[in-house]
Amino acid sequence: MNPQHPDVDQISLSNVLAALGDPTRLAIVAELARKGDGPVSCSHFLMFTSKTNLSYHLAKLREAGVTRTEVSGTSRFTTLRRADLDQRFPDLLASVITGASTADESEAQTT
Amino acid sequence: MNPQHPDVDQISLSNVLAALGDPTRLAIVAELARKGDGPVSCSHFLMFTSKTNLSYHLAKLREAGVTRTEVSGTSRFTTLRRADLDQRFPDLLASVITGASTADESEAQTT
DNA sequence: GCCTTTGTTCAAAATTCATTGAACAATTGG
DNA sequence: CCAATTGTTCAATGAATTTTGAACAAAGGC
Repeated sequence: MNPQHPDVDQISLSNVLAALGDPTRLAIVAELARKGDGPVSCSHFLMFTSKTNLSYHLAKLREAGVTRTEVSGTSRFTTLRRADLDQRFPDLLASVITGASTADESEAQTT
Repeated sequence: MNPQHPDVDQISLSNVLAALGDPTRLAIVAELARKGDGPVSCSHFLMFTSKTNLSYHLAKLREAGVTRTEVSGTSRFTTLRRADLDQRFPDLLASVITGASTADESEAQTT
């Protein structure tokens, strides 16, 4: 009934980094952190993209092990898997969130 | 004569994360760290992929601001831009390197 | 002057990713 | 029960990414 999540020890670093390496998903994670790690319902993130695309990005984060999704009625609440990520990759999430909140993400692209 | 590198304040978090979010590039960065942040010549990384593909991945790391490349004769030496990255995103690189070295990157993939 | 070493560039192919709209599913309020 | 709310799935498309091989370029050694 609830979506599937990888187990803590199946979370891979490159998957996590790839998940966070997308601007939309990084914004979602930063927003989650700003909201005290959640839970936050999907619709809240409509500020970033369309409903359909959001579903896609939230799935990516979930499958990478960055977030957890719990169904409640017609809504779904997303939380950051901070403890799990901290256990596996200490300091990573904190530094990413700090970086995302501090540096304004409107710099010139190298690509 | 030397390749181009982004300036410190043009380094963007999502670009860095995307650069590190590839297994080959993550391995290169971990190897650089293992070697004391470089300088390491390109050919050393042939342990990870082909010459041509290596050129591509090293360019990605360079363009994201993760590494610096300096030409010397017929060789090119790569170093980690640790100070620059630390200034911009404190603790990020360290946690990534620790994660890459600690957790063995042979876990099951969710995708 | 060559030939080797080291690495890049280019074009093509294969793969993966992101985005969209239409249709669907589940739950809940009236 | 009906309609609205919330979000997913599917198929299609366009866009980036990754990978490859062939050809090239720039030293340096002999």
